Amino acid sequence: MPRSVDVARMAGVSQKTVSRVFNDEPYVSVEVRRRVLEAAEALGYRLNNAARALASGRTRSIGVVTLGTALYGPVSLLMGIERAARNTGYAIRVVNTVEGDPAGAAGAVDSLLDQGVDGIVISEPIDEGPASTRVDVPVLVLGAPPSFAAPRVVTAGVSSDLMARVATEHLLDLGHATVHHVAGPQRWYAARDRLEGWRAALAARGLDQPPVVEGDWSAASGYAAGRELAADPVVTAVFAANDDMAIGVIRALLEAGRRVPDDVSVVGFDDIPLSAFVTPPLTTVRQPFDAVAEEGLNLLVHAIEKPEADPPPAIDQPVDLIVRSSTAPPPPRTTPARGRRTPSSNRGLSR
Amino acid sequence: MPRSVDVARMAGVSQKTVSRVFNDEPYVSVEVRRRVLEAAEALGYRLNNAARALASGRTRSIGVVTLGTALYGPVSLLMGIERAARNTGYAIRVVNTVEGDPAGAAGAVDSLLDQGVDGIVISEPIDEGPASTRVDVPVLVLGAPPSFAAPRVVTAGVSSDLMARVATEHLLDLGHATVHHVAGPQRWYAARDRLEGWRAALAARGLDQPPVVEGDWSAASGYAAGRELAADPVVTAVFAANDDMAIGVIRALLEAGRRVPDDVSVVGFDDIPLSAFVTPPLTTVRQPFDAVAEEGLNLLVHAIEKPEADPPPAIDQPVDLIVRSSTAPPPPRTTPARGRRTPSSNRGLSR
DNA sequence: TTGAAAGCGCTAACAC
DNA sequence: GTGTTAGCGCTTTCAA
Repeated sequence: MPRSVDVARMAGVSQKTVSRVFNDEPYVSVEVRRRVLEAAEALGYRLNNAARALASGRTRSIGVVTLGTALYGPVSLLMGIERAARNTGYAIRVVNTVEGDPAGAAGAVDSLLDQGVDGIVISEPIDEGPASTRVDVPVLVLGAPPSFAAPRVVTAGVSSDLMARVATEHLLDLGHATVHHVAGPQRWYAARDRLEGWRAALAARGLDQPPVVEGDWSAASGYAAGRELAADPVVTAVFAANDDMAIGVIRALLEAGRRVPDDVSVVGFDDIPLSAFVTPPLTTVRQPFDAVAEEGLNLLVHAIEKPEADPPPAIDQPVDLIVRSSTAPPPPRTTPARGRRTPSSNRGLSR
Repeated sequence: MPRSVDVARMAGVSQKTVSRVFNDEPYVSVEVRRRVLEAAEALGYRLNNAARALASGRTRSIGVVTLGTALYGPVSLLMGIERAARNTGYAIRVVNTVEGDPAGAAGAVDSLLDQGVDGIVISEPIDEGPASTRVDVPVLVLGAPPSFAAPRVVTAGVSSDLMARVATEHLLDLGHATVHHVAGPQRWYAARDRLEGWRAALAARGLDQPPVVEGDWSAASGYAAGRELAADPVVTAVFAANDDMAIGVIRALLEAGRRVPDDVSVVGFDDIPLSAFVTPPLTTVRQPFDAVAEEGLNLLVHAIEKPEADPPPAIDQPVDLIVRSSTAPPPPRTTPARGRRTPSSNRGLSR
């Protein structure tokens, strides 16, 4: 493998000048730059990153801790982060955490730190209690409160709770007496936020909070929840914490002979590409994953490169309720269940 | 940041001994090892990877070129690779290629080479003509013919064509006169293989090959294809190259008043987690993504670490047709279209 | 079993 | 604009 001295020799310049050219530093004449580039090309030279990292103390790479799943949300964020990182010249190193892994996210962060990264992204974190490892690089937490022991922690993400509230209100506005919720696993902040938003929407209208069914984001868990819900004639509207579970719920409802949306309305969350094509097409809330990933990554890069400066202002990401055909007014016969509005402050499943 | 000399000083040994301990090298007494580990712990020492890479010439990392999409197949492979890599002690660096990107996969490979990786995985490659960059590390190509200019190329992947054939035969066995195919983008090897398998199944029974509709893997493209197909009363069986497109096809069929599976049967490919919960539950072919990723990665690591040795034998991954409710015998009235078996060798859309 | 010396290929700081 | 001199923190080689 050719080294920069080889290029320097061939171009008739010093090694440092080669370094200058490859780092886009100023003070290199056009002519010299051309000669260097030519020599490098001829030799098939590439900058050695390990040496560069060792000398500069920076790796120009960002570690991402993600879930080892193919779930649409986390995956979309990961892809968005990769794209944004590429635009800023950072490389991406990925480590998965498996749920239930003894080491957990801390183990993943640790292995990233071992590899050497300039910053860390924790995507869709779950609550694991206090973080154990000391982290000495900036951290971006996507979709969770900034509770991390690091020199610099930034967050990005939409307010899931607000979006959940919009979804619930859509159902309420349609005339449903109440809305049932199929929640995500409550160790996830995202799941908690959605539950909170749902609860808030209900509370704002003085409505009682029906029991919550908790799933694990999978369609299978939604299906299981749907079977429970289908058995209860009071249920006319369901808000599921993601589209997969919503689809599972619908399937269970259909199998139980409850029509969607005629008998029961269902709203999902995420707007996965499939949601427009399932039967019935799903009313859902669109998450701006790409925008969130990009904003977050820019924040992180800012924290890495300008540690002293103030972070850029947060951008308000758009909240979109996509109304399709899985929601409708409640069936007329459901009246017995109506009007039950006990102004209570039931706080069972609280964060 | 503490360095290995600091640990050495504190433990009262030489720096080299610290290095020995952290590399699990032999010839370190138990007592010394303990002292070193203790000192390291106390100091919060971590091995500096850049220095290690520079000195050893190996990065212990593997680069993965993947699509920037949330498509289930590619994502599952990526996750599987990450897991397998972690088990072998390699770190993962990810670079996306966006379809239509001018640089293409070559650009991605290039940036990986710049970063410095010991091996490269190309997941679900598309045909871009001859590869431009010279690659000097082993390459694993997942799901494509090994046509790459690298010192060592290994491949893994199931025979999509065989699986496509099984899917098509399932439909034929049900009594359908022929099977239509909604293909994936033909630049993808995976898409070509499936088309080939479908064609082979048809040819084996002396059947004519109906026109192919090409999609882009998305449910939306499946929907578009489905509208075309729905307009043709001859169509009673459709094999889509992935589940997303199959779901789009079903939606279009349903909207056109064609029942599934009563009027038209549809088979998908991949067995995405949702496919069991859409309506009707999808008959599909299960791809063993995890097994493929793991086998491939082991092959790659072998090629990295034992360049001279023979590669381990290929493992036959299981092919599973998952029969659910989107397939059934053809409706009785379709008879006019039956019995059309012109033994021809139509080779329109051939590779 | 352990240690000493010599780089790995680059960037940083400064001189010219 | 360009070159010189030191390291960055490890692994390698060889010696003890």
